[in-house]
Amino acid sequence: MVNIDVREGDCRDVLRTYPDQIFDLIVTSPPYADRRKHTYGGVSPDGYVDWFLERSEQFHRVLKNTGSFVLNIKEKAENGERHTYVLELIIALRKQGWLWTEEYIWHKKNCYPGKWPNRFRDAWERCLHFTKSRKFKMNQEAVMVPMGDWANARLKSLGKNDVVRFDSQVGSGFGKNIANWAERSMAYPTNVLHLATECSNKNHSAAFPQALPEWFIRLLTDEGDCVLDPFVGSGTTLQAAQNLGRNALGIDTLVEYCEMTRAAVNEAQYKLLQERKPYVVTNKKTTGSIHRKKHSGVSSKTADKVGRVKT
Amino acid sequence: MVNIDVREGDCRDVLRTYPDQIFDLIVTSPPYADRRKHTYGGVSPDGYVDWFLERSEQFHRVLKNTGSFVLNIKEKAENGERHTYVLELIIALRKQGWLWTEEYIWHKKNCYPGKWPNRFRDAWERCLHFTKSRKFKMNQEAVMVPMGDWANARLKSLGKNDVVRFDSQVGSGFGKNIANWAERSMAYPTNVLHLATECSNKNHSAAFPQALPEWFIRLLTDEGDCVLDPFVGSGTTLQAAQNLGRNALGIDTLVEYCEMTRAAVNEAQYKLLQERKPYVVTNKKTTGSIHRKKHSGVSSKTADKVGRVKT
DNA sequence: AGCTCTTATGAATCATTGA
DNA sequence: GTCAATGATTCATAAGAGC
Repeated sequence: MVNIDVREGDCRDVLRTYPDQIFDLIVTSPPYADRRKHTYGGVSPDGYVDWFLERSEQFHRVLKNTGSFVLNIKEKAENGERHTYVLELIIALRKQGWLWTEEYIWHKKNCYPGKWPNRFRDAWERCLHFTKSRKFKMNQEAVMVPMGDWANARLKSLGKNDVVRFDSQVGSGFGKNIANWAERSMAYPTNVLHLATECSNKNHSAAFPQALPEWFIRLLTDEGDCVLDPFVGSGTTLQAAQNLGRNALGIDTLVEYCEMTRAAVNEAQYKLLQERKPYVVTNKKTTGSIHRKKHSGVSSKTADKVGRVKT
Repeated sequence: MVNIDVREGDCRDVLRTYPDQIFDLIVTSPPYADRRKHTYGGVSPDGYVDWFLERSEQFHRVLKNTGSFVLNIKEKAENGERHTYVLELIIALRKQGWLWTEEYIWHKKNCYPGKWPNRFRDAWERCLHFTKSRKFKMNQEAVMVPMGDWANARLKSLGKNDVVRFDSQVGSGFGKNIANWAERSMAYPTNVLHLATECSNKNHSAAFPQALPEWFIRLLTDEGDCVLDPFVGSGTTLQAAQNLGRNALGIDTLVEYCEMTRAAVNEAQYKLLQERKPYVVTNKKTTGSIHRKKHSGVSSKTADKVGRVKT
């Protein structure tokens, strides 16, 4: 039984009520500085680092020593220049005790349009990977790409345009490479993720595609583990956790977002019941519902803390 | 006639002999910290920022106010963690007077193979774009790429029948229409560049594909402009500049690299002569050597400095 | 079921206007 | 002067409609 909980409030305060080292993964996309002013308070770029450190201190405490903290963020451009608060944040987080293990790039295939005299469209965001120790949980096999489909997946993930562009920019034959890929069966990915933003008909701004938290959850947790999103927003992370059979806690200051997240989580549960299927997601798995997965001894302890909505 | 010059020495010292504001673009891939220890001096990550600032101070001086400085760099991973010296360098360069205009991502489509327990293969590098002012030279049209639904857009705008009719007629207006379509079928790129690394048989450690400097040279200079690569290495930047009809100066501390670069540049010249073509590249232009550029009195001085290998 | 075509929609930036 | 609100610009994607 997977527990999904959503709590309202500032994650700094809410997390204080939680014990040490109970989460296996924190993956979140915080409100960017001066963005979403109408919904969130709007943290100024100047005070952003200090604002964040107060919260990441709690993140560090509640995260297991083998856990990971994945931070999706991108600095804004203003008055012709990029802000440096994200760079300063990385340096500050290291001083707080985090290890800056890796920086993944989320390549946004469909980025926002626009034209400016001094820059092109911004098509990427940072996914900063922090850990507490050099030995942490990482299931690289969980995100391997089947090779038979890899050529297709890669063509698909890059999009037709990129292939055309690639062909036009460099004369080399693309088909030759495809033949090479077909030989092997499975391949590890790189630290560049090609995902499109979700621009479906949602009534909120969730440009965070579910595939993104999904990827990190698969990579950095096992089934039955506990995932935290301290800025849960519309709940994309929690839905991903639920789909993958992980327990999850989401926190947000806004009531609307909390309710939206609860609704999305419940709807997913409802769908599962209605379909009477054992559990089907994008990467489907015919056997075994999440109920039958081992949770070792952790679940009993965390169930009290994390358990609210149950699936 | 384009002038390509290669000088041996530390760019900090060599550039001191050059006047102010003569280059339109500086694009380079410096020796990474602690890398290539056997070839370069081997700058430690700790001292990297200071080491770099001494040189970038000269870059700032010799760069025109409308010019750009593109820095291709990537921090190494060591002992399970990414170094922060590149982040610190960005912050330090801003303090030195540079504007951090943009960070482009070079997505290396075929990155170095390997497997590690705590990270995947590194498939991207930073291309940091610095400028001296908010108004700088940028030719966005020079790097436009085929649009997403290139074929569809074309057919959609005119209809399939019209295309067939045009094809059969081969009328005089055909080219004009093509031009119209081309305009509509081209889009501005994003700040993510998809380029494959060159696996050619060069015995140079940095696999810097020529398409990378080419892209920035096209974007940030006109023909006949002056390009500088203060860490020229095997000379990829200079070859790109030569191909595009830009004057260029390359500097390197190592004699071998300087000679390698000179050889590559001369070979390109030889090929052109052999083919008996007047000098054909994507964007051609016959006039404008660096000697005839107005340097407001300094030209006579710089001509001696820059002109060496001539094509 | 498969196509094609249409349409809405984004963690965007910059220039301009108005207070 | 500064600062906030509005407009202009622009394109990849997926959902929806139509066949």
